[in-house]
Amino acid sequence: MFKLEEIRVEKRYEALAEQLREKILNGEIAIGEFLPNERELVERSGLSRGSVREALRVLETQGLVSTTIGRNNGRRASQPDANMVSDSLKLFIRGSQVRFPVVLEAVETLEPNLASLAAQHHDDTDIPILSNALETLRATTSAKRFLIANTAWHCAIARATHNQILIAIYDAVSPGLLEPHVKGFASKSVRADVIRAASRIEKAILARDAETAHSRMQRHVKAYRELVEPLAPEIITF
Amino acid sequence: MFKLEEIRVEKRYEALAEQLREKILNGEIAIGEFLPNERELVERSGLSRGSVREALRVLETQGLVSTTIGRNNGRRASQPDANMVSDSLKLFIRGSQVRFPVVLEAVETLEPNLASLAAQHHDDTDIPILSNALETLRATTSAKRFLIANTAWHCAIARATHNQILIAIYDAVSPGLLEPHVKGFASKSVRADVIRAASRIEKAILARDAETAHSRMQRHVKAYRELVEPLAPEIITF
DNA sequence: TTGGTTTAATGGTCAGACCAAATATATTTC
DNA sequence: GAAATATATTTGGTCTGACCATTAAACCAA
Repeated sequence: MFKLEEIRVEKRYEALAEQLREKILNGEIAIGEFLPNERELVERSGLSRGSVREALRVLETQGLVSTTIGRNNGRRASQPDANMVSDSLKLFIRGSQVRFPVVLEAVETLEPNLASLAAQHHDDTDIPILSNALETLRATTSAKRFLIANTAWHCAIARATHNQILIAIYDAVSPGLLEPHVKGFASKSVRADVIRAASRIEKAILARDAETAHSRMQRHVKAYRELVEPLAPEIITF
Repeated sequence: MFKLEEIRVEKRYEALAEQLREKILNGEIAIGEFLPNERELVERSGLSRGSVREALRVLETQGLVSTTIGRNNGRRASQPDANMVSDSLKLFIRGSQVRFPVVLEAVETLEPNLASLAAQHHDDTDIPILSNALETLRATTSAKRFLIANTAWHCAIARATHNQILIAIYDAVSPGLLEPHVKGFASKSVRADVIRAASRIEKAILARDAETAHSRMQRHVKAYRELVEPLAPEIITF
């Protein structure tokens, strides 16, 4: 028996969205440039205003268009940023009811490599950022703020890799670490341990010692997982 | 001087979208369940049909709603799947004009860990899939098909990790490896090398030897990068 | 049974109006 | 002339109400 592809006709608003999307992605409409306003798109596309708006709404949801209203404003082409990736990953995680250990595993996989790449690729601009992040971590007393500062420190390392994809991925995943365990974690002794580990890791990164950074981070993350995993094995809520 | 957050008023369609999104994510509307039809949402929300449709369009773009038209059809709640994550990551990569080496670096970072996790977590259902993927790789002659089969093999490994997040990430990134270099790559000798490496890696995975799988994959991916990187240093087109 | 026809339900599209927000411009006030 | 204020204009946001297109169910006929 032969197989037939499902036939799917494109809706009008989809066709328009696709056309505009391509023009933005291939630069025909520059980032930051205004799109024609709705009424003009209506004229030029031959669609109704409702359909035009649905197309634009889709593009906005994809992060390709940003909207401001009022005279001399309107819709501009924009670059989908890492937050869009984060958002969709968050939706995926929430929607799939991904369990917390899965997030931990993903992070445990990524982090040591991030540390290693950060050691290799960081430049002068990253150094104060990393230092500040560590300093904030040291200075923070409240347990809740500590967790935030900790995440910020990890993100700073991700940034120092200068790999946009890995940065986006880490940004997307890391908030998942934050929420579920503001409870049992971050006792005073744990905080001291974390600060100690972070200092050693950062030292290796700044010394451009990729291997050491990798192994120290690996150890740190593993310890972290073993500490936190038992606390929150259940469904993640983000 | 104190700081004020920018004030941003929620649009009506946004409010509706948010409400429905929450109901879907927290299970009040079950996955697969029909939403009220547009006319009923109009009544119940007090919004116009246009606004209701924009809300639903947003949710559809986020993968939370799927639409079919016709009698006894309509809109159903659905789970945002890994493809949504992939899509947004692809948009991000295209939009940011991420260079090919960046993609390669991300993959080089991920792959060895995927192999390691696959060795640890694969179950009986994965074994035939992995075998088939490898067999296809062996059997393929055309260069183009070989690249596709190769990607499929890598994806099979990602699946065998059973980590939904890593799967989604890898699915998103891997197509970026495919497009740019259908040209110089995949000569006969290169294909033979790839097949040899893949066989050895898969053997380690099936033997649940995580360390060996990791190091073999690391070596393989590094060789791959050194081969391919010079060919396509420029902007990626996906 | 099989294949066509009708009917009803659902999303898709259109037209035209008015509202709300933000900027540009003209006017007033000092 | 400069600053404050009012007005006009442009842009997206929303509403109303109609009709089109697609699909599944119900019915009918060969």
